[in-house]
Amino acid sequence: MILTYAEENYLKAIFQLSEEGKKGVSTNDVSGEMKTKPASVSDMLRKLGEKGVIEYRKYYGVHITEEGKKLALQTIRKHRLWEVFLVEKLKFSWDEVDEVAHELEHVKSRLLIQRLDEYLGYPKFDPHGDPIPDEYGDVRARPRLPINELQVNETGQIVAVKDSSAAFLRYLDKVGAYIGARIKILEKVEFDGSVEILVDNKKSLFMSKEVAANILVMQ
Amino acid sequence: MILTYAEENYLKAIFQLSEEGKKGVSTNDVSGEMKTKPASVSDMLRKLGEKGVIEYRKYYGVHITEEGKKLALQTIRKHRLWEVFLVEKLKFSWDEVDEVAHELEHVKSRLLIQRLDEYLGYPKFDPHGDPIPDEYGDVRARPRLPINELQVNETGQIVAVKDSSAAFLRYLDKVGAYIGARIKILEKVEFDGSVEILVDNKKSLFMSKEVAANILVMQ
DNA sequence: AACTTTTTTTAGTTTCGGCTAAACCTTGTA
DNA sequence: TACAAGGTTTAGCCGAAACTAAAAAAAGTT
Repeated sequence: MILTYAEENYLKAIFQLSEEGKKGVSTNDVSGEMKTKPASVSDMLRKLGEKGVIEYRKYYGVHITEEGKKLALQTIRKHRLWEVFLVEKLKFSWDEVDEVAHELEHVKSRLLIQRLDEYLGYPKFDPHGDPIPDEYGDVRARPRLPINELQVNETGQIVAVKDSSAAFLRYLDKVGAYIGARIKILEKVEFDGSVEILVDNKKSLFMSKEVAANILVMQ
Repeated sequence: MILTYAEENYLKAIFQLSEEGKKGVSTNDVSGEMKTKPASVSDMLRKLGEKGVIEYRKYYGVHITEEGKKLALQTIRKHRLWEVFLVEKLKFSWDEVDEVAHELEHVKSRLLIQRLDEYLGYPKFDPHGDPIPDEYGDVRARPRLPINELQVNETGQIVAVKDSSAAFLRYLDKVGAYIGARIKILEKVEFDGSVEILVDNKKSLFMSKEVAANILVMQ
């Protein structure tokens, strides 16, 4: 199945939304994600339905099909490989990569992606800690949980963030948290859920529950 | 001036055609280069004219303006930097890069190109030996001439090819000629203009005038 | 159950970049 | 100079992907 540039973007958004909630995805959900009007989304859903990459029941949202999942994962794979390239080779920072990777992910060349993967040393995770699907769409996710679910004295390694908005990433950079940092919970404030953590055994850092819930660690 | 993807392609083609002949470029010329119908070209020329990147006089072809030249050179710069990346880092061969670079060249990010340039070590020439314009569109071309204009016993270094079709590049690869190879003219056949050359002081190679005229050397 | 609000779809436009068919210039030749 | 041939433009159409406005369906509320 060959998708246009726009269709590819919609499908990726639908896939990601359906991963979040494990439920059907509504027209409005997609509209919000894609920053297009609901009317435009309806049209696109009809088209994607006709192409068989989603199941579309009018007024009841969509479910992605197996074929659609495969295709979306291909796009995600490309996106994340380019992110690794931008950060590791071209010295982009976390918060600069998404926009550029979003354009690069649509370049159509199987060979290009194979060679890029090889060149980068077959990375398994992107700079935000998200797993990179293999050529066949298989993903090996690591078990991860948000910092606010750790107990005092528990340790972990930061592997991903939920909210990867540029603003949040810049904040993390500023306070010295980064993917790969080893942390330990020093204290949890019952009242508001805020936590104090130790980063890399040297720097202590205080964060609100909201921030803590956005940072995922692997133990 | 912001150009669409298609406009960028047309402008680049017009620039390259006008470099070849040093004359005005006709609608049919562009049509041939872009593989679109002349009617579509007329339309596009009108639009590019309105945007001020070319001077368009109906029925008399186009001349590129200074602004247009700048923009076209930006695109060419991106294309050639990506070609270097594909060949040097991802181990693509000459004849595979053009199509992929053609897609990559449209990715819009000033930072990306700056960083790529830096990462590649500020290359001055692409894998076909064509010069890479700098950020401001300045090109330092080297004086070069086709092999068939060399005399017997003259030497040179292959720096570029005129016809960079995949077929021709594969042919060169096969016979062992490559960008950077040092050559010496062993013999010229008056009758048909064919030549025999020595490659890298070890391999003798016989080529027709047509082939010789397509290979450019620097002395 | 009826009505209001929200969500979603349909219908009709717009812009972009292609196309064909037909009209229109320019040019070369008799 | 007249006219044929070839190159170029215009007019009109199409598909993609966005939009707005209005209609329709679903969900929530009294």
